[in-house]
Amino acid sequence: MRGATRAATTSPPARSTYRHGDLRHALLDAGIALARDGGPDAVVLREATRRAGVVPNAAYRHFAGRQELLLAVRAAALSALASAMESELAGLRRRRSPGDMARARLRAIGAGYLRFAQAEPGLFRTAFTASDDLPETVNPGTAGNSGLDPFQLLGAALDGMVEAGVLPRARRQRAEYLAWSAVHGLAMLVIDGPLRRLAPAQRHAIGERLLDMVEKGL
Amino acid sequence: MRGATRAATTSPPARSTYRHGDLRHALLDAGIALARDGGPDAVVLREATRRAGVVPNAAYRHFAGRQELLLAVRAAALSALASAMESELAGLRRRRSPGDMARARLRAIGAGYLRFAQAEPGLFRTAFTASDDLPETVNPGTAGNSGLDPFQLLGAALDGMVEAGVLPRARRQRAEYLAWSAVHGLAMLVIDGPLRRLAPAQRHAIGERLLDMVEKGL
DNA sequence: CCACATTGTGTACACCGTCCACAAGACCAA
DNA sequence: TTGGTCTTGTGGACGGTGTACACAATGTGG
Repeated sequence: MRGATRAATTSPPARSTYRHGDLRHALLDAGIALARDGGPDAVVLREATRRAGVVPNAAYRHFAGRQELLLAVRAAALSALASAMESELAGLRRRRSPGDMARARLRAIGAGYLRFAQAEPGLFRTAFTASDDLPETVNPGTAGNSGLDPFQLLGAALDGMVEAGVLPRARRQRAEYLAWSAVHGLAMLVIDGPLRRLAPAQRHAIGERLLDMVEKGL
Repeated sequence: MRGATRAATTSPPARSTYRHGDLRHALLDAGIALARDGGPDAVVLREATRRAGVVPNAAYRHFAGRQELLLAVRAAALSALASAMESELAGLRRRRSPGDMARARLRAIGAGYLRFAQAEPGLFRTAFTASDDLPETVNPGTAGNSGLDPFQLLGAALDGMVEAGVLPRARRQRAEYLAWSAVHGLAMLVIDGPLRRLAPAQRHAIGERLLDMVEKGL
């Protein structure tokens, strides 16, 4: 959640010192702000340096190039998504049985995902942008407060369902991919697909229906 | 299916006449070729004109700008996707009952979608690229041979299931969004998500499992 | 045959990512 | 304190992009 909530320091501080002090951080924050409204394509190196009150080339002291800045922004976006999931989990009230609780946790993961996609579409698209040649290793800095990244949070919820006995162990393997597919696909439809202009209430309804499908079909 | 199969005329024909003859078409084909290997970001106006053997500004006689060229490419990609679905449907062998047949049709739609995403990832990503301010109206030229675009093909399959009595009419409404979500999400995971390096066999297996989930959970 | 509409050309601008040489300050040893 | 070296920001440049404007070459209808 580090960068995503930190507002873009809108004023280029017009520093007096030659050194900036924390340029890398400033560039990252600017990049996040750019991604927030405009998605991955909007995170432009020169604009980030402009906002940091620095000449374009200064960025190269802290990032190998635009791609690396984008990667850092991406990590921050994933981290923010993880936090959104965690906060949804935290807001969960207790259920009667452990099985119900485990199921509710899975739904909370999905709901947090959908909520984040709608609240921060720019960051969401940045988090899942398909850079043609991206290192697939999960970079550090993508986790939330719990130390788990979004995928791991989903996995943990599924593990909980197995433990509670509401998901047969035989169906556990790779189940995160099935659940993730459904929720991610709906998120795409909602933020810039045909479901874009659905009323919030209807949007929520179809989200719930999708989670029903996952729960029933997993 | 018009443009997607037409190979990029790799040789800039070095025309002798002042007029090109069919520049709009040539630009579109070049754009499709660019999208095929490189995705939406790779469809670059100047490069398209270069391949057409023409000066950059000539493009503006046929497209309002890069965005409009991209839109045309997108339509061609959607059309190719529709064709992939149709060919999957065509390859279907008859089933015992109308219910089984209707279910098999839905699966074929999904399988065609996944197959296309893997065979033509560049076009696939172009088809579903999130251009920040895209007119959401479904443009013409997105259909396959049947005259239906991908979404309509899916809708038709679901209608068939209702008719055959294997999908309760009460669950029909908006069901395409649920099914589409799941399949689209998996496609994303497969073409540039964590499932990228899965062996083809395993890829197919998880695809089938996802379709199971949809069928069961719808 | 000639005016006119269409379509491709030439030139220009602003913006982008990135490379190179250089300057300004920090920092450490003598 | 002095001086050297490392780090970090600056200045200038190059090739790439999209796009606007004026102009030239060609087709076309009267």
